[in-house]
Amino acid sequence: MDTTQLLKGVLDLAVLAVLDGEDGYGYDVVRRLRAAGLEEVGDASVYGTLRRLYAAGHLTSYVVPSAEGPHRKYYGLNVSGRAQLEMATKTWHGFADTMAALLTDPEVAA
Amino acid sequence: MDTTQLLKGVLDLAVLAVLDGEDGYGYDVVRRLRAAGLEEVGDASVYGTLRRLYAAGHLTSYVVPSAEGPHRKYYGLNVSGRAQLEMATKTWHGFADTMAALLTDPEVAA
DNA sequence: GCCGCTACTGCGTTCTGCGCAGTACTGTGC
DNA sequence: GCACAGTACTGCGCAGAACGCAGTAGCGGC
Repeated sequence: MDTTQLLKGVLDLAVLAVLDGEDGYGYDVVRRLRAAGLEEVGDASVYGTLRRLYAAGHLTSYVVPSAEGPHRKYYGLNVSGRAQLEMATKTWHGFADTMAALLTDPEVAA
Repeated sequence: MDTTQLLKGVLDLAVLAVLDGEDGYGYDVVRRLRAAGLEEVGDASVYGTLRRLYAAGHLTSYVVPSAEGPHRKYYGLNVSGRAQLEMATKTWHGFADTMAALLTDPEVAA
């Protein structure tokens, strides 16, 4: 089954959640997301999301050289990012609850 | 808050859920979805989804004249539609569970 | 006759995830 | 010393889906 469309709008939240508590670089975030169950997420999507969140002012960024390959561009949540994470989490829960209600009891809408 | 992106891929499921048990026409499906909590859903999105699901062979369709306005194009689930509903429901639950785990315990991915 | 509600269609826009190609650095095996 | 695999990021164009808006059309009330 294709979860591509389900990810829309949620990848932001997933990336913010993964970066909460511990900074990470793109390649690493991809691995963390896949390990968490989002196995079909494309790397380009994650890099794009990181850049978008950074452009929106939710992330800080700093480059760290690596001994095992090219430099790594680390990202971390700032105040705005943490606020965004909290807000998006609430929105998600509200949305998920609505969907759960709709699926278990469609008569609410009849 | 903008739930537009969250709806992606889920509107199919929501529409199928609403039509499960009782047939409905577009304008009515919009009202039912809004009543269920998806208040920001656009009418064009619902009509588009109905057409898409119909084109995919998941819905039956029949026109009923109305005394209070133009004719109504009713849609109902067929066998394929019910199968689709079941499958999409499972996919959704799996996805929602993954997200819930990620949000409550990001360390699963650390 | 016009307005407002019901009901559906079609078109163009926007957002965002994806695939793929390209760049570049490191370590391994031949 | 060179091809190759793994790591790490960028850029480009595409596709799917929700949306806004305009248009069409039937109905009833003032």
